[in-house]
Amino acid sequence: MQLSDRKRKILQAIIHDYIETAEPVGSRTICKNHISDLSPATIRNEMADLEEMGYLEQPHTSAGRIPSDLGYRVFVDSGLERYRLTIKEMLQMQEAFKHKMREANSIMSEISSILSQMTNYTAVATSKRASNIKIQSLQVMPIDARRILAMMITNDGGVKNQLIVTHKEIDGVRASEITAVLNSCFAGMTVSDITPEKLAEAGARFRGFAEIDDVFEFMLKSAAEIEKQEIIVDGSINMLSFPEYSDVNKAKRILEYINDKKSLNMLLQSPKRENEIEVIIGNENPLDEFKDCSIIMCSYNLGGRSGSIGLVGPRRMNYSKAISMMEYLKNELDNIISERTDEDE
Amino acid sequence: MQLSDRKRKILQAIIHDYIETAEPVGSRTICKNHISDLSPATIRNEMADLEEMGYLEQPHTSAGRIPSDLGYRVFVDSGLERYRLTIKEMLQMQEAFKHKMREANSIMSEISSILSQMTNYTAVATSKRASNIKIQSLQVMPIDARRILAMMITNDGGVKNQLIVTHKEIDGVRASEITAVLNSCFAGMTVSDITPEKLAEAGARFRGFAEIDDVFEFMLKSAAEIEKQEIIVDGSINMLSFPEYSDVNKAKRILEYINDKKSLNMLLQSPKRENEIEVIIGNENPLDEFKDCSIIMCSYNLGGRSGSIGLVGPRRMNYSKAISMMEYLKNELDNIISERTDEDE
DNA sequence: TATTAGCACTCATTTATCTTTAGTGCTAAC
DNA sequence: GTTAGCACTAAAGATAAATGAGTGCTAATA
Repeated sequence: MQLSDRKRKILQAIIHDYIETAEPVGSRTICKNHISDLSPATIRNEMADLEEMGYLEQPHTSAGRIPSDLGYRVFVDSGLERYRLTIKEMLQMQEAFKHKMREANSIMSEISSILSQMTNYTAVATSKRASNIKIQSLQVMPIDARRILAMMITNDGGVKNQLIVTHKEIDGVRASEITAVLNSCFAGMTVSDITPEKLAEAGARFRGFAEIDDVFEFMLKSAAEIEKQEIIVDGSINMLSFPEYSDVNKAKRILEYINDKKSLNMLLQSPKRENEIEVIIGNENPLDEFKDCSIIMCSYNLGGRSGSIGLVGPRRMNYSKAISMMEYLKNELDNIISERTDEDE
Repeated sequence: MQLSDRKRKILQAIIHDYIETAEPVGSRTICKNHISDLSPATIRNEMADLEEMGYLEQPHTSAGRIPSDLGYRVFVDSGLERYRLTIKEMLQMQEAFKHKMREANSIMSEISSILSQMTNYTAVATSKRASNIKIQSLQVMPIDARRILAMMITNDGGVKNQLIVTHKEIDGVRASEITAVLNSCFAGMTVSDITPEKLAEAGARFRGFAEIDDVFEFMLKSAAEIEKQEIIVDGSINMLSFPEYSDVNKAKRILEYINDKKSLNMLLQSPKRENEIEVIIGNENPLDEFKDCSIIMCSYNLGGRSGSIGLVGPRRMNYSKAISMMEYLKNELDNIISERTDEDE
């Protein structure tokens, strides 16, 4: 059976109401609120068809209908009318980009915060640095009589640092010497090339500098941190405002998964089309734990960092609004990127 | 009326059971589980006394008793028997201190994570740097043709950094020049002395360096960040496992407050005795929102940072365990501090 | 005099039953 | 093809009765 125009309209009406109320929608409600030129009986007939076609579900006889995953799917795919952002909303979003020079990671966490605040859903983001990051320079610098600061600067402009306590004083001259040797050994190396073996090899060149092991430990730790995926979660408490999670145990479970790096990673890792907004509905989800949720997600690539950002909400998400917001932010992001590239040329 | 030994025993029994079950405790239960040489009737009489004295409350006639704030208070103050940590627990805690060189802030967040995992309560911590932090040195360093890295190093070994896009290439020599001027202007200054006025004043000395304003902006931002109080929250979802918060709305409210920097700040700011463990029970709390909670807290002072760390749980918290854990961590922390100081001497 | 058995009483919780309500599907008329 | 009408269904709500965990008090007991 084909989806007639009328059927589509009814489906839309049901989805619209269900998104707002979280209650099954009955034929009379649709007649009153959306399609007053048809009688409830007619609408009922159409609804029965829609159910048979798999777009609707009925929690029990004598309840109204709720959309199925498939129902949401056609709703989303067949051009849902766009939510138009208010001026205020746009301004608010631009706020996140005010300090454009900021580190990519802090831009992403600001975006997440704004997205979650404005949609009332949960924003999640992964962020990983490019894999071929190199060591731009290493530095050792005296802070006071017994402490030196070790720094590792990467060619994406990242800085890692650590205080090291020394046994005897190391003055500026000595520190410069050590710095020079460090750079001659390691500058230009890929971060992933920093291994205990390589470090041990170079160790001999630092005779007389007792704390070199601490420096090496710092380098290893930093290298590991740089390669690690970071994860941002914002607004997870918003989940508690949906009647879907009025049961505390269910709420606890979903919050645990949302705050769990591993599952979040899996959730966000499937961008089929690079750089396009993707909508994942209910059971389309790779993780069972999120089968009651929908996700609007998109991959990004910004200042040496890449990853995905997503909005997680109940299945009856306000797709129109969530997608529009995501789209707007994505455009803003793209602007930054092209600006940055322009300046580079 | 005096608290006889028997009354104290009964009070303890009630608190013990109530901490476990969260249900009002009746006379028969106490007789069976704790004091089998007295009849329920006798225990009932004592309970009536204890209620009159303000140590117990009765949710309604025909319910057992629950401890009042005052009840918990005498329980906590009159030497509750200490929970003895298992070897495993001790090892787990020491894990947090493995990398002793770490930055104070990351030690605190590791401690928070371990505390919340082991107690199943919520760990919160504030962390503020000493107020008289000075600029040790400033640096500007070329990263590639169009980007320089600005760094600000403070005398507590902290590093702030930011990438700045430039219009024309700035080579190493030029960068060193700028660095030298920056240091002659600002090295040794207190962070709080960095004001727009001071910066504007110095601006003239950087003619020919178009991006000085970006550097100044970075300095202002960094100075502000350094002076800002940081807040760590870990395990707030644990709150959802207590029957006290089986109502989602109540749960949401407390989670919102727990994740709100302002209220957390107030919550943790009242250490009457520096460096001692303090127990705040229910309504003793400065904030109404937390009147159903108890807090075990303690101030700390580590590597140029100071603040408080606390454990938040329901009023019927396992005080014995929570206090012991906190005490253990506090000792470990003190060890680090003294080690560090030793090395300095 | 302190303890305890016994008992009437209270009130939240559970269970059972009935009622209401919001919805359906089907049939027959328009 | 549309709709009015009606019997039917199942959840949700209301009411009432039964249950049970606990109390306080009194009078008997050690």
